[in-house]
Amino acid sequence: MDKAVLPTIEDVAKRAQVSTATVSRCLNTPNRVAESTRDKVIAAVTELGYSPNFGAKALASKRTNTYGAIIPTMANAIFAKGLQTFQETLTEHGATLLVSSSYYNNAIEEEQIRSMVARGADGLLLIGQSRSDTIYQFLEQQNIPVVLAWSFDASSKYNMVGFDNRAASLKLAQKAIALGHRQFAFLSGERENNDRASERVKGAQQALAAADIDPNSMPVIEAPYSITEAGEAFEQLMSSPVKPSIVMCGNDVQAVGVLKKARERGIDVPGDVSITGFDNLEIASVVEPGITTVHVPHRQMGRKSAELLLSDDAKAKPSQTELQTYLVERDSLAAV
Amino acid sequence: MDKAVLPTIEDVAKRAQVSTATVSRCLNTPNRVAESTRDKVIAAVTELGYSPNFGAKALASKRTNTYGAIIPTMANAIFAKGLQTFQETLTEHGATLLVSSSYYNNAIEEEQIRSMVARGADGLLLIGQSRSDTIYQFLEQQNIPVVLAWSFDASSKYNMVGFDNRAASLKLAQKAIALGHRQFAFLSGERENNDRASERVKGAQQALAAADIDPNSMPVIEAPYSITEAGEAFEQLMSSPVKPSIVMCGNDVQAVGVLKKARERGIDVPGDVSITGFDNLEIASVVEPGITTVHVPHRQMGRKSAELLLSDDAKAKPSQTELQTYLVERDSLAAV
DNA sequence: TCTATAAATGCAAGCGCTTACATTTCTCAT
DNA sequence: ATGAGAAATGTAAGCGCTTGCATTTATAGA
Repeated sequence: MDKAVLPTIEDVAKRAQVSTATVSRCLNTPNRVAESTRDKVIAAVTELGYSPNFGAKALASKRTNTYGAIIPTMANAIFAKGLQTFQETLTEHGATLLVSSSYYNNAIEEEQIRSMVARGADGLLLIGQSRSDTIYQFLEQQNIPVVLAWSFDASSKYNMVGFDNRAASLKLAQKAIALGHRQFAFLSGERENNDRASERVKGAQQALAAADIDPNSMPVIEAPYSITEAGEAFEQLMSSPVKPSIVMCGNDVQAVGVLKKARERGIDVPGDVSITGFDNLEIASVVEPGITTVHVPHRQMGRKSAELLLSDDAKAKPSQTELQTYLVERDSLAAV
Repeated sequence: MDKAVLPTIEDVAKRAQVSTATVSRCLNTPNRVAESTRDKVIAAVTELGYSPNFGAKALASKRTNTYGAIIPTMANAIFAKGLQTFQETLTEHGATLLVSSSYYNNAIEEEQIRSMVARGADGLLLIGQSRSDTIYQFLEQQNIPVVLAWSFDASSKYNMVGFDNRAASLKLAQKAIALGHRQFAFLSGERENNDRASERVKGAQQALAAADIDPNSMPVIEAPYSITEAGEAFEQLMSSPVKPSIVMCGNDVQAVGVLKKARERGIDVPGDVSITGFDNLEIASVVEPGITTVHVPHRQMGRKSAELLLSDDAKAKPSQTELQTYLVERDSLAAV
């Protein structure tokens, strides 16, 4: 059994006794059509259950009304939530979302970008800003509007909707310093090709420097954003001769992993060691003690990004929107 | 500045000194083309940076190589993870993923289904099986392959890749009964149009009945899958004259919400009340005490669903794949 | 060398829609 | 009533690709 043959615009035209052009206008620019005609056409459309053929429409109009999002992984709640809002906003405007994930891998991301462009995406949502020049060139040459999210750089030549990872991390570190911490350790996500991760480390280093603490006294260790692997990294950190009084983590998932491992090892948090997270995921609020973290406006980023892409401004002059973060103080960070 | 004019198949044909037909074959069915010609064509393709126009291809071939997934929400880790694997599998096979979410709302889902079909999706991933006849008819009439996931029904006339929600819940309840629990309460997700949720409740009821406990002695209260709202529902449950010794929750998020509220209210878990979850999300493993729950093979479901959709079997005779769940015993469930 | 057959390639007709341009039909001030 | 201009509608030329069929070229058995 073959795919049923669907009614075409011509069928509708015949039934409504108008030309296909009128049907098309009726569907796309209704106000350019007389009301009486419009009614006839609408009636024919409903009776026939007509719905325009996507390929034909894309071919003829050179637009797909489809937008792509390439994120590191949907398995991380922060991207999932942002994506959710992004999609909601697209849907509100009648557009559709194409998704794929890059696993924090630039080469894969590049491939996905090309594939989405080939698939006719009218615009792209990308995470962060570190990627090769060639792919940026490609994007420019194809003239595909792009918005970079989750990072912020006022001097970027691209659309950005994000926040200052470094400043947020700096604020968090300052808070810890104010509480008397001097011996820091940083459990970061992998920093290669991940500007968010590296900025967060830099923020902490900057805070230390500003407080006359040698930034190099803070060991930085990298681990994937996973509970188990963060736990292992934590053990490594704690086995060093000079133990940190605080472990700052690249995100909440890592912080929770650290907390869990600490509990297993009988290390009291925050009594023996303080922990901080990043992102303010739900998970940070339900563990005991709650994780002190930075709230990141994921949903806002998703929405704003979509709006930007949908507006025509995206193609015109790029705009940079900085969103605000704030500290969420819970009990995993305490005075030393 | 306009979208740069891209090379077409004709440009490639000219450059390679062959016909467009040959170029097309070279790209789609390379083994039907002599190797020497193939080389020329490939060379031309690379030199020109050619990539076939999506709309034209879709129009001419009546296939988009694009699959749609409509899930309740990406903000719930269980769907996000399944979706992630689903997408991975599609990508491995060169296909692309279209995503949208229905917020557990049938009317919205219907709209999304229609929209995806209109967008030329070659197949659809849908969650659960409760939806209107009209939309099923629509799907059949359009002859779009569909796989229903997260539920299982061996007698379904559609492709299914899922697990037996009822049986899993039943097993969990039996475990509790064996531990001496007699006074149950069930905090369910909203059951309307959600077969997974209702099956889970039924499983528990069935276990009670089998143990000669009146199923009606178990209050069932519904709440959204959110930590806060689950907490509120829990208070309501605990304010009843006859207090439950165990609260079974529709999923882990609710279980965690309950746990959190219990902690706030000084109710000991599992001392004063036991709690169970469902899904085995990470969140269930990091709280204290860990939540006893049911492991659900989300990733497997995502992968199997994609494979099924990509195979030609999906259109032929529908197949039902039942995946296994298992109990994950932690400390939130204890003897009464 | 000559045919019969298979393999490789080319030709050209669509696929279903949009849109520039041409034509017809209204509107309304005169 | 009339004509100019605006509004509504129609005509038809693509958009870039696939694919059935026709044609050419290669292969190999006699």
